[in-house]
Amino acid sequence: MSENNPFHHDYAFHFFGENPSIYDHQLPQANTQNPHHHNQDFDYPSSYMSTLTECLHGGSMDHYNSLSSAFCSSSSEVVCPPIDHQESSRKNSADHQIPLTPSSLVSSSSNSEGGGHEEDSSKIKKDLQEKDQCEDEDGDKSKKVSRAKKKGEKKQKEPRFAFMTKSEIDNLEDGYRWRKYGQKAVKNSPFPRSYYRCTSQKCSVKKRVERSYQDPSIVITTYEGQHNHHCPATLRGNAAAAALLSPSFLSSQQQFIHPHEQQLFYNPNLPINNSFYNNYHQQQHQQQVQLGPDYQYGLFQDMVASLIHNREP
DNA sequence: CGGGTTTGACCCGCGC
DNA sequence: GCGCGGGTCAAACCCG
Repeated sequence: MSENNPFHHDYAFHFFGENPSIYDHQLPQANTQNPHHHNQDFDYPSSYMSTLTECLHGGSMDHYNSLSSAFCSSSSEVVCPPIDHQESSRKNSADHQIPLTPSSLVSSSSNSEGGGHEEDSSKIKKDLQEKDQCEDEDGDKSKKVSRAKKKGEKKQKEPRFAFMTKSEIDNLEDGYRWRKYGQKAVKNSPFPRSYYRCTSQKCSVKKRVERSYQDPSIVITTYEGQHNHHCPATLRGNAAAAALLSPSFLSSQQQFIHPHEQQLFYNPNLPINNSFYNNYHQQQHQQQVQLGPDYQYGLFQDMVASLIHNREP
């Protein structure tokens, strides 16, 4: 089985297993947005969410890079998994042939250096569209939008990274405020994909949320872009370090991931291949049996430690 | 009334 | 060029 397992390398991780030691801070309040959220008092993995929030927060690519290096410290290059026939969509067809270097693991574009000056392509398009609508009013109204595009102007992709979460909740709270702007049916899946944009002005971060059709308990969340503002639900500071050094500090913040949710990290550049993830789950189970319950925790510790180590002062 | 969601239509890129 | 599928828009609707 292991020889068939495309997850031979660690480019996906369980952030959280069942080890309770990482949930050692109590939080009084759970998700307030989602009515389906569990009602009980849970411990929350604040350290994870701080790290995630830190990585989501813009200002520099360091967070992405550090996360990337944290996840890839053991292998400099990763072999891509075979593509499921059903999933042989054209999407990302170019991406999944790229060797997965640490930088490619979390970033699908090298041209968005996180300078913050780069405008979202959709915004550009919208601006152009508005211009067009002003300039030539003749347009037939059947065509709602006439998205002009400059010649040779390539659509620039924001850096992306994604998480798989074992959760009943679709839209996992991450501390930012999101506005849903679309929903689409996903091919070969009974579950739709939802599109969200950060509600903060000037922030072009988007996220997609969908559920795995083969394992409906898994939610796949893909973030695109970097926030250019602070997380409205967290205090600022060196949260990643504080997460390890001062759990009590972080316990005062709202943190949002259900402790029983298992987090995977996967490369959003790859097509979602469910047999591939199923194999990974099986492998994880085997490893847990062999290595014991601390195994997943160890991965998480390594990740956070690496994050702190790689962090710019 | 403001902000968020829903949903059908449209745009766009890509493979054939 | 055509068709498919993903991504986005925006009017209508909902809700506090």
